[in-house]
Amino acid sequence: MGIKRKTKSINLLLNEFDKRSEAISTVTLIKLLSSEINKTTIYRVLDKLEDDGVLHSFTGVNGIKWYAKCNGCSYTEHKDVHPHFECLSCGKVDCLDVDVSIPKIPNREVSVSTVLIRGKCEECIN
Amino acid sequence: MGIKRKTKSINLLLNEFDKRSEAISTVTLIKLLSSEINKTTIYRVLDKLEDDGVLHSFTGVNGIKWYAKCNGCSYTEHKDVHPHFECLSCGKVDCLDVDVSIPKIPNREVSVSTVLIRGKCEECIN
DNA sequence: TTTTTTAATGCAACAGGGTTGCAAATATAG
DNA sequence: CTATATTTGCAACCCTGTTGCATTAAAAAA
Repeated sequence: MGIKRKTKSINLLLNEFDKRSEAISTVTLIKLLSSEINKTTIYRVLDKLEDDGVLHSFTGVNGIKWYAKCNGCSYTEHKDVHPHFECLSCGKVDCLDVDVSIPKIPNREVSVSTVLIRGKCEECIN
Repeated sequence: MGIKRKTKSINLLLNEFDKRSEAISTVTLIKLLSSEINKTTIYRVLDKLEDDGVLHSFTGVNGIKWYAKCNGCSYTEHKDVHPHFECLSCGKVDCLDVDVSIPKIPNREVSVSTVLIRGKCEECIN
């Protein structure tokens, strides 16, 4: 288990994820919370929340890390796997509730697959 | 068109991609060629080769950029889209010649999708 | 409640990928 | 061969993310 004590930093971070349904980038979280939490702490707490199956992370095209809430994951099992959608107009990133089937690849053993879809989101499509 | 003159740097870089079929990361290219080309130049040439449809790029999980040769792309059209496979044992990354179909997503306009599969490659599976 | 233990935090300094501005070098058109 | 514009190298920089260590603060024990 990653997190052992409920602290102010953890509550502040979790609170941000409760406020919205989208994913949040580390950069955004640091901007939002820098007056209350040190950036090192932010990185460390996110790491532990991911370990615990509370959040999951993925890397955007520019190499920046994004976090979003997990559904039904735990410290032992991360089963909430899905594609992510990044809006090229407004920059919003969120989780998609669809299945992308990865074909069997001869002579290789697949353990994880990441699907990042980019385009225009609901609000920016018009 | 990105590249307008055939220079030593461009030839050295293209030569690396001709030597192997796998993708090469910027970090590796800089290591390989730093005695002959400045890293700034490496980044700039890769950028232009991508513009011209000679190479395509994608971002690994750790945020590092990888490049691989394109098949049948041009300055105007990048049509060579496929998943990439990153071996968790040896670190090798290559292009997969399979189709991953991205489902239609309601109310969104998809323009690009990136699929990164991780696991064990042919050589590391045993 | 107070003390003890140990996890969590802040800070400063650092690491590494990638970019910028500008002067010098060099490919190619004429 | 010269003129012009593209490329290059360099140094300094930006940005995301990490590390070591002393300090703070949860929660367990007394």
